Amino acid sequence: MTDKEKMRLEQRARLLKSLAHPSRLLIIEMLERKPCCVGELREAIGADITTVSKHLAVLKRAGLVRDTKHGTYSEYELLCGCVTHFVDCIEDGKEKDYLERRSLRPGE
Amino acid sequence: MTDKEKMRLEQRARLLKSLAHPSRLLIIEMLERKPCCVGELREAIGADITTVSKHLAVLKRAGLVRDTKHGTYSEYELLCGCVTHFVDCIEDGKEKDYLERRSLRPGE
DNA sequence: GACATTGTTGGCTGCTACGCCAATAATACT
DNA sequence: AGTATTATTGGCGTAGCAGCCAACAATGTC
Repeated sequence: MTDKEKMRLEQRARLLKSLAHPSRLLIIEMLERKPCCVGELREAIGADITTVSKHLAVLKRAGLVRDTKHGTYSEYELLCGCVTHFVDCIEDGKEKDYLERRSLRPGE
Repeated sequence: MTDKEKMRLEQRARLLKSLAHPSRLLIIEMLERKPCCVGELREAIGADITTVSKHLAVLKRAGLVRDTKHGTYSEYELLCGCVTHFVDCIEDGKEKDYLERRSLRPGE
């Protein structure tokens, strides 16, 4: 494996890791509906606001959200529209795709 | 948030976590081409075979792969066809989707 | 200016993940 | 039977992550 390949995989793993937390998934789903400030997200998540702020920092570092200041508020908005949809696809597809691919190899 | 909602998010997070490692992503990509035994994967990854075996156990627990014994070999195959595609979309989409959604709100 | 509101950052603790080694299991080969 | 091959499991040390508290920064309100 080349260094470039390795870096590509590491980059992808970082992206997925940034999504791989229940609170961050909830944040993403809420931001898919509309931009939110930290307090709104905190309320939905039910954790300390510092924790939520750090989750948002993770998503920001991954390039998935961005924030804009409005007075004392920070409004966060999503930069990627296809996150939830594709997790749906993986979940739905696990069995279905397997069966489809089996049916393409009737010799087995 | 209901308990059911919470469990759904935790389940999704577990799924994403199982993908969020460079070696496991490489495994997925190799299995998208063809089923492989542990030794083949080990060679591509360049880690100890016990490490690879444990990565495969993670993917198996997540329901993404399954194994079949052939003599002393374990052949692993993918149970989900849309994994890599999913990450492609997120990576490609981060900027594009953002611009598209901006263009739908010309009032800003 | 003093105080309240909203967020962020640093620090600490506890938990989990990762990677290797050693040991074991299961099968193939002679 | 004895040895080799392939893979899995348990254990250990290390590293990174999550969550809370305390402290701080920035803005708005009186």
